[in-house]
Amino acid sequence: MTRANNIAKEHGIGHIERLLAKENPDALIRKKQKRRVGLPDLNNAENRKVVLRFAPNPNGPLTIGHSRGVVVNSKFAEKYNGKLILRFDDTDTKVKPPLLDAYKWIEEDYEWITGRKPDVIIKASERMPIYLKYAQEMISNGFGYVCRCSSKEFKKLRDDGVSSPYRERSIEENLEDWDKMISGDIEEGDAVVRVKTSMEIPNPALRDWPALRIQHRKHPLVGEKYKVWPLLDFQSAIEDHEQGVSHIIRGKDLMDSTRKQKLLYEHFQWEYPETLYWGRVKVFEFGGFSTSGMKNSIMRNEYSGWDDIRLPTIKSLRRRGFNASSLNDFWIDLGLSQKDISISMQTLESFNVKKIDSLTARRSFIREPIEIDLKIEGINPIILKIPNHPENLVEGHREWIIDENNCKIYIEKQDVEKSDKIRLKDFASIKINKKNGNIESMDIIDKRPIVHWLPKNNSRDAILYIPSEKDVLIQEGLLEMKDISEGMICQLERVGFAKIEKIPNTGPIEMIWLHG
RNA sequence: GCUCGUGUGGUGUAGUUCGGUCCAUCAUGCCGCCCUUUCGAGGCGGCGACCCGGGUUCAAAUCCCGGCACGAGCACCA
Repeated sequence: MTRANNIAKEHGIGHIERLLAKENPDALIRKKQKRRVGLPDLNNAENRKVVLRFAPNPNGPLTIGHSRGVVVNSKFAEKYNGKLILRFDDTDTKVKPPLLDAYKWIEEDYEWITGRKPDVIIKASERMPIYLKYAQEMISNGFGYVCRCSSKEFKKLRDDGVSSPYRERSIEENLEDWDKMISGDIEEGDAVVRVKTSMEIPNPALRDWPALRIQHRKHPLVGEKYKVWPLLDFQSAIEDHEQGVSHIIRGKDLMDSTRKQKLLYEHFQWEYPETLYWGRVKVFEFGGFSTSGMKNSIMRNEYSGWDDIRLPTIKSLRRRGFNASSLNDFWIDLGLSQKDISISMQTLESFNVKKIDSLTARRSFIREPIEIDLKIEGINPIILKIPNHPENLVEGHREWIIDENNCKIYIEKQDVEKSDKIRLKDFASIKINKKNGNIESMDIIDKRPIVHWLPKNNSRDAILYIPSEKDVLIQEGLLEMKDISEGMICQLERVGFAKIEKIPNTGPIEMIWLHG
């Protein structure tokens, strides 16, 4: 290299290039650093079966935040032709008790996001015998022990780096207490099983960490069968090994979890999976939210349910008409970084617009309608064929008929106030005089504003529900009622995308706002 | 307090492993223009960043040291 630089000084860089071209053409390629697209490569993924897992707590349906885990894990599984396990980490009955319905909801949300079923579904609560077996093994081999300190007492010991008085008891004594825990003879909080690590580890979080605790509460799936339940770090570690998980992708708040679990794996002499982390995600529009917080708000009737259009749940996104593949694109674009990030729904919406613009029919929706009488002498009747999509990407068209009996139309108040000369989109340039409209030309004759409009005989009352931070805004108006159906997503011209949710026999059509 | 992690435009990202066409990628956002019978979509152009300070080097976003900022863990929650 030094030699090359000297040559460059004397003969110029061109000389080097010529030399290299002769001697080592490869050195000239790969100069420009390329932009990586999509997911990065996984470490240590060749020559082995890639097994990943997505492990939510079934205490509510999936949120936007969860969807990152679903997308990233499933895309990696796809990339490496591996498999993805959906695992319900439901071993807590006290702080975040499982919600029976949530198991089903999560499976539905998962399928909606990925478009397929998970390869394996595991419910931790149904795998209890395995966890208890390993716990017993741990105690029998002397690398786990029953500690009867209170959590407060242990916290003090841990912070001071002092061993628990129960740490050096005999295996027999430990097994005796273990049996009492199992049989329910020890009350909640009076004993815990710890993994023996070391009290001298610099990181206090890793010192003799708790693996199982006592819970005498009823579990919605397995009832009161078990008195001792594993904590996440233990349960997850055991299950990952049982399932042959090769790669774990988790939040960086779980970095200490990895370290704890590695110490456990050393005891068992297992090989720990490759681990990747991502940072915290905040969604601008939603700020801080938690599943349990949402649950409480719903119970207080602040929201209509988990699919309330103001909530950051997958159910809500589905209801509003988001496309699952834009959610996938969105997360893949964000990729994996350990940075804590703030994202905006705007970005997701932009992905979604690109995805659905070519799929959605155009319809007219007039807010604050003003009725105008069109003067149509001489050109009567008029049959307008307006395509469903300006580039005909959605087949078909709507037919609007205007004749002497049907010459009343609606225009938005705002547009009428803006100018008396306006262009009715797809139709004619008119001049408005009070409540009358005179057609000046069928052609575009000037730069007058182009507005959307609607013949009276094609219109029907409609309500557009728009989610706003805390409220649902209500926009009343008149909707074009040609070829619409419940569940249909359309672009309301000059307004934005919306989903038609309900077409009742009487009363206004109900629509939900998607995005602009 | 102890431990761990992260700093690239308003936001998110690529590049950092292995220093060199990087006066830094792409997207989103914002601004302007064009096109279009939508304020949508599309096209074009513009705005805007390597946390700070040293060091090594011909050369630093990239390596080293020291700051600073932000975040997380230290639960018998997940």
